[in-house]
Amino acid sequence: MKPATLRDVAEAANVSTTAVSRVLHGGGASVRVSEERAAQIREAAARLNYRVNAVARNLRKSRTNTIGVLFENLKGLGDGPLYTTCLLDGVSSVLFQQGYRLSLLAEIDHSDLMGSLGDGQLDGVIWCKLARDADSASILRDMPIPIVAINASEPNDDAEALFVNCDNVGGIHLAIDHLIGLGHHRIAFLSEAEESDTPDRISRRDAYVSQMLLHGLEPVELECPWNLQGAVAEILERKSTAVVCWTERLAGHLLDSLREQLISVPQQLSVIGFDSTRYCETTSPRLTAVRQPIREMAAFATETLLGMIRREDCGFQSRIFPCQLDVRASTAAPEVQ
Amino acid sequence: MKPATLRDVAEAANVSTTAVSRVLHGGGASVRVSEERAAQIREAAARLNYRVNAVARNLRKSRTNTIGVLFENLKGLGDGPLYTTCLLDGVSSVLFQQGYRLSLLAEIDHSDLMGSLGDGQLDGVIWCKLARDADSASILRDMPIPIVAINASEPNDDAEALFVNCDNVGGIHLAIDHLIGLGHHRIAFLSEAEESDTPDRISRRDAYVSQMLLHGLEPVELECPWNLQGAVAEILERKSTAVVCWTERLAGHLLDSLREQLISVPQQLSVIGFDSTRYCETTSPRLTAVRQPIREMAAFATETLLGMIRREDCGFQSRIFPCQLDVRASTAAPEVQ
DNA sequence: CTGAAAGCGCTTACAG
DNA sequence: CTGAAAGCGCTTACAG
Repeated sequence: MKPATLRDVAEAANVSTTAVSRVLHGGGASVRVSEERAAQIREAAARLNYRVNAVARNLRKSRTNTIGVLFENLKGLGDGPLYTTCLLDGVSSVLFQQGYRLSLLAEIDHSDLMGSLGDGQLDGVIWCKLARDADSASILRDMPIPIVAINASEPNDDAEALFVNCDNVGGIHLAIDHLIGLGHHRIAFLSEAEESDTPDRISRRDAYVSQMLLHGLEPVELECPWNLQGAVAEILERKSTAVVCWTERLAGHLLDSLREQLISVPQQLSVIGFDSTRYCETTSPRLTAVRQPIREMAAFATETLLGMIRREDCGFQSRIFPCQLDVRASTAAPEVQ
Repeated sequence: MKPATLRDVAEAANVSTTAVSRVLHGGGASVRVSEERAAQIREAAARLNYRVNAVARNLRKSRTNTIGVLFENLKGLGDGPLYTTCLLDGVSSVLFQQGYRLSLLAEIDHSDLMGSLGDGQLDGVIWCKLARDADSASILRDMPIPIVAINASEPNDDAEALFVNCDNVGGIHLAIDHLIGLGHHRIAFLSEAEESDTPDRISRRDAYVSQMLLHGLEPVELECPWNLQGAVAEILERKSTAVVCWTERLAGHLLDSLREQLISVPQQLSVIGFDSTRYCETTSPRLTAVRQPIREMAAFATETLLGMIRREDCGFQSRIFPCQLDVRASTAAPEVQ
């Protein structure tokens, strides 16, 4: 049985579709309907079990009240790191409260990104971990809807989109200064080879290198494959006493490996991660980590995006959120050698 | 600058919109277009930077290629439990691969659920933790699109929707039998007062009670508020040697509380959770838990839903997935008193 | 091989 | 206070 349309209601109530639309959906301020007729219309709508067809309305209004969220890497959502989850939480809290829908977008081949994002089904896009290559630059330029990027590459001057980032540089400085304050000198930086293009990874690593050099210390960059055994061996061989991992997830894996090899944390090795979600409370030992305010960043990005959609063109600005250091149990002064 | 429409392309190429639609989107098999004209059309489309408007197409076809996912409780997504995240992972893996979109739906007041789900923007719905009250029953009956429920109340005979559940009863039996096998007799069941209506909680608790009685043991049901201090006190007072928690998240909180009060697990108390995601690997000690195959269940539910949408009416059936017990470090034989 | 035309269900100036 | 009509951008029988 096909759902009733506006026309069905109009016929049942013996009025025009104009009147029905006015009464049921409240648009078209130029139209008046008497209370008597309005009652008839409401009665007919209820009797026919009428429900507006939002697709038709969207087409007519060129508005969908739907925001897309695009991750460069959505696979393995349930695999541990709470970053994605926190971000979704922040986005959805703002979105739902304002009556928008949230469409989760797959990692799509970039060639068709324009087709997927610009097909009229989305009023705006939140784009996470956007890599800044030529493709994405042209997409940002040609996209007919507003885009806000979270934790993308550092924006350049003629930014085509708005950027919401955490202060990767400041965060890494906090981590290194903490370790140096504890007495460490041999501090390594660990990241996955698979993630070498991720903007966050690049800026965190660069910040690590420059901060180490600033302190006159030798940077030791380690890139590991999924299997961490080799990385642990190299850490020991290099006689590092502390490791900064580019994410909390990687730090968690590292803790697992260290435990298997009976290397005690933080006595023999201090470990720091990045993000500091609740995940850090559940590792053993609990993980010292740089905290970025993911939920707040996501909520801010979403508010901004909604403002852009409503054309409140009142000077939206890219913004960098400061990080903090949450000191937990995985860092301590190095053992005296 | 407004995006180019099909009509713009047709005018630019001096052909009908029919021809353009046929060439660019491949529908309308009854129509033929010569290769020469097709080339002109493609050229014009590229030149005008034409992109199909999916909203218009959706209206015309009464299909959106979008699936809604509805959680009874989406708040606190990032708050620890990986259940929601795993489920999204399972749903999205199937959906994206088949070219569907995923719309995340807010917890909405039930009065407007029909309006939100049946507004034409969704081809189908995955409904999680659906409580079986009168409202939801009528919604299931009247909804114009197919629905698959995950971990909802046990389906009754005239099921209006398809149900995909884990075997809560069997899972709880595994947990209790494991504890009894270790020598426990005083086994408590812990759940949150706030969640008393959740279908899973009800069936797990019922299974606990009946299994305890079957073994001639006394069931001890504890309902705690967010603060677990009181629960811990009651566990000790009752001299329980083991606790089955209705979720892994609650078990994780319990472990935290126990650690604060210097009660050692599993020596003084054994703890079991339910779900067994990666979260259980990150608690201290690692959490023994009943595992339900969330990803697989979600993937199955999604495949089924897509089949129903495509009207492959070939006997879809509700299905119950068996659980397993993942024994980790939080359970052991009770200390001799 | 090709196009004119109807229609998906709604909203909104516009005219009475 | 009320309605006829155009149009959002597309697809698809149908007729030539």
